[in-house]
Amino acid sequence: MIMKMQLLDTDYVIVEDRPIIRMFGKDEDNKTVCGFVKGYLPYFYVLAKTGKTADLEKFISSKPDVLNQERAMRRHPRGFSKEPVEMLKITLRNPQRVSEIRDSIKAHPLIEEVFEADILFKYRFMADYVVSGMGWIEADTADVNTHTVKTNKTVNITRLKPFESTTNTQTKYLAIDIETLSRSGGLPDPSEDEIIIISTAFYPEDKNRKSLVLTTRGANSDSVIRCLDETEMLEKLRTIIDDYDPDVITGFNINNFDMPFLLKRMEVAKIPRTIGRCNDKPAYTKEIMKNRVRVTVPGRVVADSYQLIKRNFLFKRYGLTDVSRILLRQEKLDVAHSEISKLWNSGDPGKITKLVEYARKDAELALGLIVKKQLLDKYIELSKLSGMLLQDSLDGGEATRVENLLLREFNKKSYVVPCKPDSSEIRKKEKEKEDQGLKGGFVLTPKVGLHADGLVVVLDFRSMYPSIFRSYNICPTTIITGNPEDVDTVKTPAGHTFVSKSVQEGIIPSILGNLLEERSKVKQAMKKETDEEKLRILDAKQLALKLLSNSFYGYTGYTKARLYILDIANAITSCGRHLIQTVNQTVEKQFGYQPIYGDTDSIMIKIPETDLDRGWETGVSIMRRINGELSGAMQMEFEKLFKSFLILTKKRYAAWRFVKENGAWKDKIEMKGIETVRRDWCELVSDTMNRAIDIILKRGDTKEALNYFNGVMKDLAENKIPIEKLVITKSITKSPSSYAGVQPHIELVKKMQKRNSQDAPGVGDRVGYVIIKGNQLLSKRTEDPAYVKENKLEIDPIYYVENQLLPPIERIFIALGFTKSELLGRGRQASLMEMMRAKPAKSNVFDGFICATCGNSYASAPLTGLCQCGGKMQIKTPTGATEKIVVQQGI
DNA sequence: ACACGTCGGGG
DNA sequence: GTGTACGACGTGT
Repeated sequence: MIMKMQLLDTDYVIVEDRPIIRMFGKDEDNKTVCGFVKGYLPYFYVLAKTGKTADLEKFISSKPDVLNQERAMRRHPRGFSKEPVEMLKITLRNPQRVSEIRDSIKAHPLIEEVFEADILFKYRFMADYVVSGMGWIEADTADVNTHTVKTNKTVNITRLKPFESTTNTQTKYLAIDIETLSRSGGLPDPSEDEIIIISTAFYPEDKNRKSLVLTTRGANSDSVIRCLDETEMLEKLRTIIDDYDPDVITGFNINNFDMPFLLKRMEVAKIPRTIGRCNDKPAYTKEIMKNRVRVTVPGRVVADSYQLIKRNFLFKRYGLTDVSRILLRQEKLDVAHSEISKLWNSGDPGKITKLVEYARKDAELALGLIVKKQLLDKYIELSKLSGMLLQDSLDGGEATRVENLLLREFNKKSYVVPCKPDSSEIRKKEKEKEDQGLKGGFVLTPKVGLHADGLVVVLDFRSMYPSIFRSYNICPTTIITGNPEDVDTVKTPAGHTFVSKSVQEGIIPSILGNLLEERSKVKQAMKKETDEEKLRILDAKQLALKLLSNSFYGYTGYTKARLYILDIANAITSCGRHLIQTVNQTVEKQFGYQPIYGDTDSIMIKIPETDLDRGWETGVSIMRRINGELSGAMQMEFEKLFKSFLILTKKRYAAWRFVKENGAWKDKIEMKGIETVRRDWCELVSDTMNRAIDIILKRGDTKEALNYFNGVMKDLAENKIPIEKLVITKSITKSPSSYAGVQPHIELVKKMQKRNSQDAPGVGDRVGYVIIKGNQLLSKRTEDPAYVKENKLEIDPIYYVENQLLPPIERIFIALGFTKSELLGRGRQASLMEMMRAKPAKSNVFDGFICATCGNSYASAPLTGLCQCGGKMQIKTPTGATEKIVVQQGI
C-alpha cells in the first residue's frame, strides 16, 4: 500500500536492542497514523591522524558495541579543501549508547576529530530520508498489529520518500487549564497541593461541545463533569485527551505550570501518564536551568500560548487578562486568586459554578489566542524549511534551526558536520571572541534633533548579510586560512579570503540563494493570491524564510555553534560596514544630498522636497543612482518616506511615515528605541510621551510640545490627573518579610497587611501603587490607589515629574535643544516645580531632603535612603533646620 | 559605561 | 534522550 502523511512527531523505541523509528502524523483523510521504520541504525564519522587510519580501525574493531565500520570519503567542513579525505563511518546498534562510545573513541590518541556523533537519532534519520517536521512523506506500507500506539492506523514503512505538498492537515487543538488550592499561601506545590478543577476547550468543537470542565465539587451539566476525587478527575482527563486525540495541546503558561503540575499529580496518584499517542512512553517534563521546563508528549505537540505571544508581540504585560483583552477583545472572568479557596470552600453551589466558569473561560482564552491569532503558522513553515519537528521549532532557538539545515545541506555535498563544542571548547571560543572582538554594523552619527523641513528618504539593503554571504561566497567550506592555494579567490575589503564561486560554491551561500529566491517567489505569489487561508500561509512562509536567512550570520559568531568561525562573522560585518560607508559617501559627495542617519544596512537622506509625490520620485531616482554604483549582487531598496523625523541618539528615533496605498497617502508614527511603554512606568508617562511626539512630528512645533508638557506638570501639581494614570505595578515574588532591601511595593503590602490582612495581596500578586505626599522616605509613601481615593490623599507631583515623566521626556527635549530648566519652566515668574514645592503635605516643615555629608538636595529621597555620596539623608526645612531620618539598612 | 542576578507567566 | 537550553530588565561594582 502507498500512503501519504504529514509528519507531526518522530521518536524511536528500542526492541531487542535495535531501534525502531516511529513517525506520527496524519494522512490525507486526517486519520492519525503511526509508521514504523525498522533497520535504521545510528552512526558517526571519525577522522584519524594522518596515516593512522588502519591503526584506528584496529582499535575500533575491538569495541564490542561497534556493529560495523567502513572507510568513506568525506569532506572536512572547516577551511577550503580540494579533495575529500578518508574517514571511518562507525555504525552502532543502540542510539542511547552512542555518547558513551563516542567519548571513549574521542579520547584515543589516534583521533584527529570526531564528526556528527551528537546528532539526535530522529534527526539523523530525518536528514537521511529528507523528511521535515510538518512535511509530507510518501511511503510503501504494510499493515501491522500493535497495541503500543493509539493512532487510527499503524503501518510498517518499507520505503519512504518526501512528497511535495503545501497543504496542511486539519489541526486539532485541546487547551487545558487547571485550578489548584495552595496550603502555603504562595504558589501551589504539586507534591502536596491538589488540583480542584481541570478545564478543557476544543478546536474544532468536540461533539458540538466547545469546552468541558472537570471538578470535584458542584453539579454536573452538559459541559461539567463532577468527579469523586482528584484521581478520578485525572483519569477522566486522560480519557478526554485520548478520545478527542488532539495534535496540539495548549494552555496559558502550560509549560511552566499546568503540565508539570498535572504530570506530577498523576505520578502521585499512580495514574499512567500516557497522554501521548502511544501506550509505552509516558509524557514527561524536564527542567532546564531552574526556570525553563520542556514538556514532551509523544505523538503530539505542546504549544504554550503564553510563550508564543511573548515571542511574537510586544506588550507591557503578558498576563492572560491583558493579552486576551488586547488580542481577542475578551475579558477573563473576574476572580482574584485569593478568592479561589474562598469560593471553593464556601459550600455555595453558585460560587462553585463561578469558579468552574472561570476555569472554563481561561482554557477558552488560551485556545482562542492560538487559533484566532494563528500563532502556529510561522512555526509550521519554519519546520518545513529547517526540517525541525514542530515541537522543536516552538521550543528551540535560531541556532538549532540553522544547524539542522546545515547538517542536511553539508551531507548532500558529502561534507560532515563537527560535533557541538564541549564546555572547555566553548570557553576557548569565548576567550578568542573576547580577544579578537566581533565588530558590529556601522552606525552613522545622527544629526540629532527634529527634521521637519523637507522629507527624509530611507534606503535599505535588502537582506544585507545574506547577500554578503552570497556575493563573496562566504562559507566555512570556502574560507582560505593558511597559504592561499593555486585557486581563484575572492577577497573581502577587510582582507578575508574565500575561494570564488566558480571554483566551488559555498554551502551557506547556496542555501541562502535558495531561501532568498524562494522568498521572492512567495512574495510574488502573495500579490496574486486572493484566498485568505492560502495568503495567511504564504505570509507565514515568507516570514519564516526571512527569519531563517537572517539567522546565518549570528550563527557563525555564536560560540556554541558547531560551525562558529569568528573570521566569518567578522568578514560579514566588515563587508557591511564597507558597503554602507561607500553609499554614504556617494550620496553626500557625488549626489550632494545630506545623510542624516544610518544604521548597519540603512541610510536616511534628507531632501529639500516637501511634496510627497515628488519626494517619492526623488527617492526612487536616488535609489536607482545608488544601485547603479553598486555591484548587482548588493542592491538597495526604497520603501520608506518620512515627512518628519526626530532623532535623539543612535538607535533612537521617531518618524512620521507616509505610505501610498491604492493611490492615497496614509500616515503612521514609527518609533525605534523610544520606549513609551515600560513595566515600571505609569500610564501618564506613555500618554504624555506619545502626545508630545505626536505634536513634535505632526505640527513640527517644539514649543507647543513643551507647553503641552508644562500643562501636564501643572495638572499634576493641581491634582487633576486621574489616579488610574498614576498607578505603577510591580509583583510580589516572595514573602514580604524575606525581602532584604526596601522596595516600595513591598512596603505597601506590609502596610495593607496591617490594615486588613484578609484582602492584602500575597505572593505572586501584582500590586498597583501610587506615591503620595509626605515627609517620609519614598518607599514609605507608597499607597493603595483605592485607599488614596477613599481618604482623599494627595499624590506627590514631584515624584511623578522627577522619577516618572522627566527621565524619558527629558531625552526628547534635550535632543530638540531645550535645557532642563526650560523644560521645568524655571526662569518664568513662578516655576512649576516651585509651585509643587510650595505646598507640601505638612507645609512649613518640609522642603525636601538634604544630605548630611555633602549637602546635596533632593526633592524626594533616593530609594536607598542614602545620598549618591553615601551620606545619610536629613529632612530639609525652609528654616534650614534638619532632622535625622532613620535609614533602613540592607541596600 | 559594563557585567551579574532575578523575574516572568501560572494558583 | 547521540541534546545544556531564554531574554528583558534592574541592581551593583
